[in-house]
Amino acid sequence: MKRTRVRFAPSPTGPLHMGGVRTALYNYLYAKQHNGDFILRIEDTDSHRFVPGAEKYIIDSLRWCGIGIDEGVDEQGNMVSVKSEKYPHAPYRQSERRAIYRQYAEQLVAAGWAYYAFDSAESLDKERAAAEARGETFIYNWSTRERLCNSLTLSEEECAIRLKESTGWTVRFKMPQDRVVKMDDLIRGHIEVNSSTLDDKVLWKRADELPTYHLANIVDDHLMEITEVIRGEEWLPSLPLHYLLYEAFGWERPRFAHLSLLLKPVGNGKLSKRDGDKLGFPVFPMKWTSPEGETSHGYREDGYFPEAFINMLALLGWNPGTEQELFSLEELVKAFSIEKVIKSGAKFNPEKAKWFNKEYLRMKSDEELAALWMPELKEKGVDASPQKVLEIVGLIKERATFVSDFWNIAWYLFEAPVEYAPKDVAKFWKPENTEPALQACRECSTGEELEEWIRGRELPMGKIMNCIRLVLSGSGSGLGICEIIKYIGHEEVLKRWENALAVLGR
RNA sequence: GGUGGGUUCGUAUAACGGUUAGUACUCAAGAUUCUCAAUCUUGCAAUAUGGGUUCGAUUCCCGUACCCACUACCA
Repeated sequence: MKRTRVRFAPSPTGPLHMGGVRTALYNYLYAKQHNGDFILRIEDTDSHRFVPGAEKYIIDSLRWCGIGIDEGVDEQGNMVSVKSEKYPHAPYRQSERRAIYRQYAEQLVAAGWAYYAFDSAESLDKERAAAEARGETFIYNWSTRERLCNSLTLSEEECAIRLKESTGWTVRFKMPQDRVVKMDDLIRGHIEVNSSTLDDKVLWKRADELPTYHLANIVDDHLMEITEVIRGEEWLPSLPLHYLLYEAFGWERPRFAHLSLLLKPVGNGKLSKRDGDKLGFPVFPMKWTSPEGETSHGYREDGYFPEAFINMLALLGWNPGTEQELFSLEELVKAFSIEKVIKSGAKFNPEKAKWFNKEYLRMKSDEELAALWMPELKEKGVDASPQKVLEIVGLIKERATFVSDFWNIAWYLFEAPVEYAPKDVAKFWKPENTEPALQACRECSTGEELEEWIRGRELPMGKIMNCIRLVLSGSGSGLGICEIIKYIGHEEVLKRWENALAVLGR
């Protein structure tokens, strides 16, 4: 039995989007479930779209999510460039592997599976325009290659000259005519495509003398002994080409699984950065600042716990068939199964993401949450004992979705209100409430006594309590009076009454 | 246009060819508490469509519609 090895192979063209994180996660879960390796490979064969910082962002994001990388990245979080016992497949950045690919391209030409093409960009543009004028689409394959400029139509001598002297050449795959390619996908089942509809894909680019994705991908997956390729649905149309490439090389191919896309919450189409900005939710795991200085929100900075983010993502397009929704990463590893991944695209629901965070927040210990909240309290200049903060956290955590909600929920336990919500003032600031409320607060030092006092006099509990709440918190809604008094103390209660009376009058 | 993929409540999803089509989020109502939140209960709400196959179809087959991807010397 071969050791399971899967890879996540992003292109460093920008920040990793949450759909990419999901692909990485599914790869990771699959690997761990089969006691295999999860490999990170950077596919940077497009020198024009390279974005500085993107690679580091990808690695940091996976780390934040808890997705451990077995191969490709060292302990310091750098891509490994040098072969060693631990990293026998290094380097893991395709730009550093450029020397490897050329021979494979030539091997295919020699075997008749590929050919050199010399057509200029301009002449191909012309072909496209001409086809369009006829209402057709230009396709470079069996139907046109015999009248175009390539090693199939030119004499050997001429080819030799062009290969040496011309401004450049590409290698194209010679897509067979009328062959039914039979494929299997772990998620989608059996798929067949007739090769006549496919084109002679460029395998070697003249522009930057690098292989295209198709060649580099197949070569690396083979060299790195990848057993399962789990990738986005956008690759499904190139699966026949990839099958044929494995056949051309005579290599055993890995098994494939194509994941559906993440769709935008409203309307049609796939989730994009714009949707996040428009609807106010992050589409990236962490905050990203582009080289131009433009920033985008991240789940991390927006207060999401990585466990919640991962859990939410895992269930977007997969479910265990049970009613369990909350999973730790370890539980996900156990429960995951690639066959149960949903075929159709999943619309992302920001509300559900928040719900997951809320669930994880309440599972956290008070100690952990207090520690997370402390920096904000310090920044606000709050002077509170750690013990008090701890108790308050325990009191309010069930009301919050994020740690950043804490302050809004409990600020009046730390400082007195200076203004009072007009709506609630109109409702509760009436002499028949304020007089007994004030008297009660003067006579009782705890919430429990207060309750007794009101009850003993058969006064309307709701009205009096809300009146007191208005004085203590500035509004008619919030924590229980008993709790508030417990944390601020009797003296502070009386101080807040003084202020209320001064501001609102009697 | 061509090729491929997809289609169950608003969203995510469940349902050996036989269920009253289940669950979660959202929303609404009620209960509860001094308010709010939380909690509990209840409710709203779906098999895209037309044909087959079958005793019986959400499930299998074909057509249609709609959605998505791909159709670059991008990945």
